[in-house]
Amino acid sequence: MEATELYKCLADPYRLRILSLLEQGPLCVCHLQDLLAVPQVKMSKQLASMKAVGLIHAERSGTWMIYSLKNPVHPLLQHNFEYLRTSASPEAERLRSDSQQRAQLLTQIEKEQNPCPAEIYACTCEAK
Amino acid sequence: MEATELYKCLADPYRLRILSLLEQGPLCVCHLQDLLAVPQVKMSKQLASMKAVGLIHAERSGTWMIYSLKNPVHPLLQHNFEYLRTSASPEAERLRSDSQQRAQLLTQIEKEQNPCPAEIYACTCEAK
DNA sequence: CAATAATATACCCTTGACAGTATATACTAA
DNA sequence: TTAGTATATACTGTCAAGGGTATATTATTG
Repeated sequence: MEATELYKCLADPYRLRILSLLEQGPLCVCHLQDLLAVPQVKMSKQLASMKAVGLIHAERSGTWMIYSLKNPVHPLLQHNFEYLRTSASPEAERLRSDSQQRAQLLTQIEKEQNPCPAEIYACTCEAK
Repeated sequence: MEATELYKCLADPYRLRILSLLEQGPLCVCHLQDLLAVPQVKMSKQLASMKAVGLIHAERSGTWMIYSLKNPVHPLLQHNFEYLRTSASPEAERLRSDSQQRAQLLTQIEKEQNPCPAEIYACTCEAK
């Protein structure tokens, strides 16, 4: 995968946020929708485009599609998130806030015993 | 300057090459044209777009416009070039080859006593 | 001032990205 | 099989990016 393709993905705020979330672990489409507050179509299309360039990977589990960064994670991507995590820019702030919301969501899923991706995430995380 | 704006600049192969060249020192438009083998209009427009987002800086010297990275250089930009320099991708190869051609051009300018940007580069480099 | 060099801009056109609506697909459960 | 949930795709329209041609601008030189 070419660097310019990767940069194209990073060049959109939503894709940047999606990638940042996925770097912390797999997520299903519906949770990504919730976290970023975007309509389903939009999320699905953004994911499809990043899958098309081989940046992310989709795995079906029942009716859910679990997305994750493709292994091995592109070093340039990791490199950039390493920087963004330490950055004080508003965008970096937003990534951190996304990250917190993700954490909340995951604990909430555990509590509710929601059969949705609770186990799925667990299992995928093991695999990782 | 927002990160996504920077990524948009990096997302075009020509802009990536321009930025990579400018990171090594200022260049005038005509030399950038030669190095990347693009028509004048195209170069001028790409430079204008990057100047518009505050990534680069232009300074007139006679009929020449000398472009350079805006100081201080955006850390995210430096961060990315640090990586690209060590990368084995075809794009990174091209950046290295550009860099070599730039070096050749500069020594050639010195030899020819070409009044063009020989002195200008020298002077700009001192200032830096 | 006229001519020329280096660069920028205006204009037009084509293409691609993205949004929105509707519909299709894949799967599950009753 | 029918209904429902989660996700993907088809279709359409809009808009911005980018290329090309021509022309304008800015500065130099004679």
